[in-house]
Amino acid sequence: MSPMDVPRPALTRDRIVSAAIGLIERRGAEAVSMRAIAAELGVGVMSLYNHVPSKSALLDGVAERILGGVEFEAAPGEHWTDQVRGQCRAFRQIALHYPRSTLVVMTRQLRAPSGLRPVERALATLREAGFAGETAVHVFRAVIAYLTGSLLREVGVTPALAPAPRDPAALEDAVAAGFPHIAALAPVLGRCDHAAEFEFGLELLVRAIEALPRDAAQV
Amino acid sequence: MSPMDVPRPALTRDRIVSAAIGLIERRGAEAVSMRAIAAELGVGVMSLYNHVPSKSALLDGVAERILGGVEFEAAPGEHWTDQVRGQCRAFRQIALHYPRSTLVVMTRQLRAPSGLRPVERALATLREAGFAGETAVHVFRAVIAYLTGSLLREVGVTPALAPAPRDPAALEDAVAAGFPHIAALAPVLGRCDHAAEFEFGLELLVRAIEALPRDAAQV
DNA sequence: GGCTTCGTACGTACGGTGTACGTCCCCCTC
DNA sequence: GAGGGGGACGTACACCGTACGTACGAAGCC
Repeated sequence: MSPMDVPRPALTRDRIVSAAIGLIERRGAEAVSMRAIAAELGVGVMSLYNHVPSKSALLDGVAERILGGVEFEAAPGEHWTDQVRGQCRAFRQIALHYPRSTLVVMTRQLRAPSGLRPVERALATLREAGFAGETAVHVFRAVIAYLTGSLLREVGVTPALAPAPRDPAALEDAVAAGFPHIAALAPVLGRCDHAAEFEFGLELLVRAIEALPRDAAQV
Repeated sequence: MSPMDVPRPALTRDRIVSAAIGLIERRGAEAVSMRAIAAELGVGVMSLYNHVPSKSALLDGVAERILGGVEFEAAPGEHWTDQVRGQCRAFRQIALHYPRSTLVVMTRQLRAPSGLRPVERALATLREAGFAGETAVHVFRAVIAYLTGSLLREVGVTPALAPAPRDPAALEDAVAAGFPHIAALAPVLGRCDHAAEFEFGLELLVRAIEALPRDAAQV
C-alpha cells in the first residue's frame, strides 16, 4: 500500500548517533534525551532500544564517531616536534567542530579502536623522536592533560575569566576587594584569544619536551 | 511542647551545602538530587528552596565552599618557581580531598571572591617574577589548562588508559589491531602513578616558563 | 499458497528528577 | 491577645530513562 511507497529510511544505530550529535550541537548536551532523539527521527522512543542498549552506550557511540573523524596522518619528512604540534591541532579542530559534544567525548573512556588510534600515533611520534618507553608515556600524558584543559576551556565547559570585567564596576570591585593584580590586568584578562592561548601553551610544552634528554635523537 | 525541646539545628544554606558535598563524595555527583539532600537533612524537599534559589545555585555554593578551602599563602622568601609549584600542588590537594566534586567545582564559573583569590595569588607570583602583564596571563592560562586536565584525569572524569591492558588478551588485541607501540608500552600504559605524572608535567611546564624572557628578573 | 518464526516498532507504565504553587503553623511584635 | 511574616511542607506538573507486553511485516519452510 501507500505506506510502503514512502518507506522511511531504516532506523539504524548510525542514524541514531547522527541525530544525537545534531541535537547536542544544536541544543546542548543536557537537552539530549531519548524522547528528543526519537522525535527528531520521527520514531517511537522505545524503538531506539532495538539498536542501542542504553543512553550511555549511545553517548559512547557519539564519542567514538567524533573521535574517529580526526585526521592524524603526518607528513612524511616532518620533524617530530611539528608532528606533535600537528596532532594537538588536529584534536583542537574536532573540538571546535563539535564544541558542545567535547565534554561528552572527553569524559567517555572508550576501548574501541577509534580511541586508541590517536594514542598509537602519538606514541609512535615520541618513540621515533628518541624517547624511551617510560618517558614517552610521561610526555604523552602531560600533553594530553594540557590538551584536555585547553579545549574544555575553549568550548566553554570551564571558565575562561573572559567576559568578567567587561564593565568598570566589576573592576572597581576587584581592586576594592583586595585584588590589585586582577584589577591591573583586567583589560588583558577580559580578552581571551583561544587560538593564541592554545599556541602559547603548546609552544611552551613542545620546547620543554625538546629540552628533555633523549636516548636516541634523530632527524 | 516536646518538639520544641529537641529543636533540629536550623536549616541553613551552609548546612545544605555541606550535605550536598557529603552526598557527592559518598555517592557520586549524579546521585545528588534535591530529594536526596532533603532526606539527608530530615527535611521536606521544598524547604531547601527557602535558602537556595535553585539546584544550580546550590552547586555554585559547593564549588565556592571547596575552592575557599585552599591554602594559598606562600613562604616569604620562596623562589617564584617554588611558589608556582606550591600553588599547583595546593590545587591538587583539594581535588584529591573532594575527588567526586572536582568536576562540579571546575565546570562552574564563579564570580565570587573565593574563585578570584587563587587567581590573584597566581598573578602576583608571576608578575613579581618579572613577567609583563600580557605574558603573565598567557602563562597563567597555560598552567590552568594543564592543572585542569591533570586533575580531571586523576579523579577519574577523563580516561587514564590505566586499567585497560591488565589482561594479556587486550594486549594481543592491540598488536593484532595494528597498534604496535601501544602493545609495546602496555606495561607502562597499564600503570598510572598520578602523583608522579603530575610532578613530571609540572616540572616540564615550570622549566619552560623559567626559560621564557622576562622584563625584570628578580631573586 | 499457507504456516511459522522472528525482528522491529510501538504504547503504556513505573520510579525518578527539578521546581511552581498554595497552605499551615510557629514566633515575634505591638 | 491580635496581627503579621517567614519558614516548613504537600501536592502537582512536566520531564527523564527504560522495563515490559503487544502487534505487525518480512523471511523461511512445508
